[in-house]
Amino acid sequence: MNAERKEAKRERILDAAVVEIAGRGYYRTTVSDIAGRAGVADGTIYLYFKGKEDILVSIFERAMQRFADEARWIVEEGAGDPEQTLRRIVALHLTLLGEDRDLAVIFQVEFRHTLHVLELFSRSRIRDYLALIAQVVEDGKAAGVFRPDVDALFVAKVVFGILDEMATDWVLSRKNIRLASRSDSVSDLLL
Amino acid sequence: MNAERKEAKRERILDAAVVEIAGRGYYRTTVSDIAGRAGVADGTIYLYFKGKEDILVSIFERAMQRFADEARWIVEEGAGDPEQTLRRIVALHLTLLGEDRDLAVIFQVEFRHTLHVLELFSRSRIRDYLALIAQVVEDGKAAGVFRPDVDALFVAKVVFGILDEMATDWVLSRKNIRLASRSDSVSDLLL
DNA sequence: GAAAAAACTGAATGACTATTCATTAGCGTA
DNA sequence: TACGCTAATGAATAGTCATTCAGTTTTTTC
Repeated sequence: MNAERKEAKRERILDAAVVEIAGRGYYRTTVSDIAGRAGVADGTIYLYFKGKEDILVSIFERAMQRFADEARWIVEEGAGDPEQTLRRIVALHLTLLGEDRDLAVIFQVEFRHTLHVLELFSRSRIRDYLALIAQVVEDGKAAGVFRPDVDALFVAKVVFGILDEMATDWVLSRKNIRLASRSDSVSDLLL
Repeated sequence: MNAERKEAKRERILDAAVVEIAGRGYYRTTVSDIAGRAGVADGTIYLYFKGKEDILVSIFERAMQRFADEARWIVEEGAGDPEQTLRRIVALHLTLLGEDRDLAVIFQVEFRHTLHVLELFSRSRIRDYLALIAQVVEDGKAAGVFRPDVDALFVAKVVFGILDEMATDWVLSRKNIRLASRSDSVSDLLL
């Protein structure tokens, strides 16, 4: 089986896992549930992942990869206009989560929980993200867009906290508002 | 056994559960773990709680009760000075969580997860809390402390999001900063 | 197209743990 | 002190589920 097909099956298993775990939570989801939805036998899972926990880690990794790539691109591209950059990061954050409710559920609810297990690992990824936002704030201070007396990392945490609460609120409410529609309100409030 | 002693034992079990669950997470904590720490036999747990899940619900209920009582008192007492009231709610939120790290862990991490199970139930408690904050913001708008064009509930969510992220950050960092020390920074930023 | 290798299968295994319940201990009362 | 009642115990139960692996199917190689 060539690498391409193998990768495709791995993706299928991850996609199935996202749906199942979002629906029932990590601990209530069995490996059989995931295998069933992915259309493979239970044992096959173990040809692609070390174990159940590795599936969760892989979901995080895959999503974070996409997330980080886009964010970094925005920051690089937007050099010179910190306000616009921050607006675009806010929009990105809410759009990416708003596009896939299942993934959003896992991010807002499941990972929180399993941080117990993943702790250092996943928090460090989030720290990178926070540092990225802080960087933009620093640039903004230099450019005179933000007050010079604020602590950039503190502001980054505030920004992240707001985005995170918006996302959690969206995930837990039944409403069908588009999450990204909150984007401008958040940005306006911040700036 | 009189009602008083009975209540005391129930409390002891809850206290033990808070420590254990904060340490290993809900699903990794066995009923035996909790019983062991509380100094009772496994079976005794079931004389005080319907089952494992009921313990978690009870932790939430007990904490939320204390929380809500104090917050409502602040709001009632602080009528006429919305800014001060908001500052005190911010301080209360961070102080109560900052005083008991184990409880904070459960609130910031475990409940998120188990919201899957408790969903409507616990979210409604949080909605009450949000409504309380929104109320203060409304008063503030009337009193001219806040801009009249903001949506009070939206602001309440923002406030909650910031507090929540501060708490999560505190819980997950090893640092021994006192959580409540962030209180003024948050208030200043908000006001 | 046959042999070898790689993927896949799913029933069996083994470990774990929430809950139950027959038994014991404790305590107030007469 | 003996009786009855409540509380507590912890070993046994019953069920769940991650993981393994002997056997089967599919793919690749020559």
